[in-house]
Amino acid sequence: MPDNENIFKSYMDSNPLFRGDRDILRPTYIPEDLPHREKQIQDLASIMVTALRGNRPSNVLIFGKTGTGKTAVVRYLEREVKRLKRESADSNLDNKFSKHDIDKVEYVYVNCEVVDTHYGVMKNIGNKFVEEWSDQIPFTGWPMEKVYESLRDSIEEEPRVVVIILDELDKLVTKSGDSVLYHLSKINSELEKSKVSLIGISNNLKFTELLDPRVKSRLGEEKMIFPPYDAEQLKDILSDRAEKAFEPDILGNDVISLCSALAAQEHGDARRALDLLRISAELAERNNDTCVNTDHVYKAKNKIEENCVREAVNTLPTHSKLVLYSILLMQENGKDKLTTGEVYSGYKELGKRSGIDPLTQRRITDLISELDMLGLINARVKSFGRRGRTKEIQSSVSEADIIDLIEDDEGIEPVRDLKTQGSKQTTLI
DNA sequence: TGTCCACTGGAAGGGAGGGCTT
DNA sequence: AAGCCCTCCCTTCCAGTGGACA
Repeated sequence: MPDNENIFKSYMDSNPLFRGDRDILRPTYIPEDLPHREKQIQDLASIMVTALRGNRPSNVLIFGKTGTGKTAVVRYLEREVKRLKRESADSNLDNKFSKHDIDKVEYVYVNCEVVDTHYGVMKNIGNKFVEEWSDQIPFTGWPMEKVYESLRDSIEEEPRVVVIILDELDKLVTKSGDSVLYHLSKINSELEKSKVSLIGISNNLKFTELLDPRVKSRLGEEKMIFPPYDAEQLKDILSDRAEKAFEPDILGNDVISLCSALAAQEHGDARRALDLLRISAELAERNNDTCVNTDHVYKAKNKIEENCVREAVNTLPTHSKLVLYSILLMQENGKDKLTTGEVYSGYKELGKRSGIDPLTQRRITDLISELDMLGLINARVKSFGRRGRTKEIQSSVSEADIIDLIEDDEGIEPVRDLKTQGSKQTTLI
């Protein structure tokens, strides 16, 4: 490249494979049609239509695994309601609905994986109805009762039907209990002008076991279960989006089938299928290839998996990194399966090397469980009879890559020869 | 059958850090 | 400034556990 040529020039000169908006292949994009979710849309619409008549729809709980279209269906209906509001504002309206009632419907969407505290959820909902910055509920500081009262008063300020969507609801309940749901599910008894309806979305059918029975019955007035997509259905979804996203003849024969088949293996996850297709095309584009083939799909699959692990490790707090480092180093030194005691001894030694004060073993057992949940290690409780009961721990990621990644952390002193000789003895050579 | 080990994991509470109210 | 609230991260305490072993 000549010295004075812009760094982006060669990329700009290559032919783009995407037709324009590549967000069409992102899971957050809501298309005009949602293939294979027609029944779920109809079912939910038949419940929600009550809001358009100025009444309170039943609360709904929606269950289904990741990528089964739960959020897409709910947001699809939200968009349709907004469209109807716009149309009603400037046109003749079907006389079965009053323009006034349609105008009063408000949707509030909260992702409880992002906002996972009682305070945060209440604040987010409450602030949707407050325009003045000075009247907003602050980031923190108020007692919960006051936050709730502020939320209730702002909803009640004018007559409306508010549909609150709580996505990933199980995350909120597992982490912070059901007090938000308790308040929100009884809020209607304290409202005169307005009405509130709840839509809870969850990956986990069992989370309702954690709820107070009163909350459970109020919340679960209607239940819907979204089945996973099969490979054929995923194929339809991908074909639909690919048609809009790519120039003609860009995709190789088996690309969509392969993406669908790989995602179908992962409990029919449409999100994964779309990511695979998008990243395959991005890899092809970066490579200046003129079309996308199955090699790109396999590369995309590896890239997604690798990125997930690297992302997870990078965002770990230092103590968790040390715990993982201890496990990886001892495995590299020939110890296949480890106990909590061995990992803790290794962790303490590494901490000493890096000048980090160690946490207690109790806290480390929690960090080990968290690493297990992230899929970075496998930890299962096992009894060794007289030799006690403990967790048996193994890493589930490639050692060399992750060790390098952890050693990039400035606070952690690189160590190689960490050996263990039992839970009470760990040595640095 | 009872003992014992090496923990597990729940409960309670401390304290720091963010912020608001009076 | 003092008092209060909420969240997060952590410690301390302790009853409970599964299975080998005497």
